[in-house]
Amino acid sequence: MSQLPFAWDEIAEAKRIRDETAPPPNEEIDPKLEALVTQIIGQVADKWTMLVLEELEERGCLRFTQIARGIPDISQKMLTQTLRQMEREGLLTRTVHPVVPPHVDYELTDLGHSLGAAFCGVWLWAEENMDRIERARADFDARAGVVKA
Amino acid sequence: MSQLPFAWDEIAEAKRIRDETAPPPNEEIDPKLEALVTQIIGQVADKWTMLVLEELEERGCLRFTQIARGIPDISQKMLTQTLRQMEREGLLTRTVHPVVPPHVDYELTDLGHSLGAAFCGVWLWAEENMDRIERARADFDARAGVVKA
DNA sequence: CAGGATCCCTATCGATACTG
DNA sequence: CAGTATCGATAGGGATCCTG
Repeated sequence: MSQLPFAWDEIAEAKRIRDETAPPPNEEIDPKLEALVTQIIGQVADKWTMLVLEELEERGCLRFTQIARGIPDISQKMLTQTLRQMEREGLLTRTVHPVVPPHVDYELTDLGHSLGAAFCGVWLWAEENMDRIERARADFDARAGVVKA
Repeated sequence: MSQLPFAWDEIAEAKRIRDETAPPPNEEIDPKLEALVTQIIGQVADKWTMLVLEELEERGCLRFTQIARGIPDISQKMLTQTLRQMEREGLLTRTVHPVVPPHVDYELTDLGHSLGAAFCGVWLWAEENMDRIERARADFDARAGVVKA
């Protein structure tokens, strides 16, 4: 067991040379654009963003506490932060009414609504395939469990 | 400046009572289902998952290092982890060829491809609205900057 | 080649307290 | 009501080294 069955280093070296001489794989996508898209999706697909989006999509124009009550597990910190970010990206408008009991309400912009529509596909996919995924997970875990046991 | 202009506590109290007596907002969505969907989307919308999905969607059946080379910024740790998770959820298959230089390749399942299709909508949305978002961000930051300055 | 194990750091998030 | 500020825990993720 103390002998190496194969010269791994030589493989690595050969691979390295091949990689250097090989032409780069066709990069059809502008990396900068891809980075932006990735970043946008990353933010947009955020757990809280999705829930806020859903809430405003279903119930229209809401105040801070109304949204908070619709998403029980969110802390005010995360809600504030999420709303700011969504406002920054133009997904919703924040309107402050200068009255003595402060009154602020939030409403989706066209952009926000369009995002909701785009996300609908993923949402439906998740709903439709939920049990398939659960089964896949159970299978995987069962196999892993057998190996460990 | 030392006097409170309004009795905030009374407002809070009135609101609290109103909330308790008000009927609960119509909860059309099964919260358990929503939690699952949220979780699935949360995992699926992960940065690396998306990139791996895209890579396999475009280039078909790939080996570990081929994927790694297609996603330059990923660490092997994250790649391994992402692949395991995707395998666990049934998005891809992992095939080990028992040869001396280890050879493992990954390929999307039907489920994986269907997810790619579902995500297409969001991807297109992000592409189409990228500049709108960038402008919105710039505007927001400009306004914020003015306030601070 | 494909990946496991380890260390370590930072970004994130929740809870709490305070304010206009 | 609608936030801001601060602190502490913790998990995500990178860098590095090691192995079959």
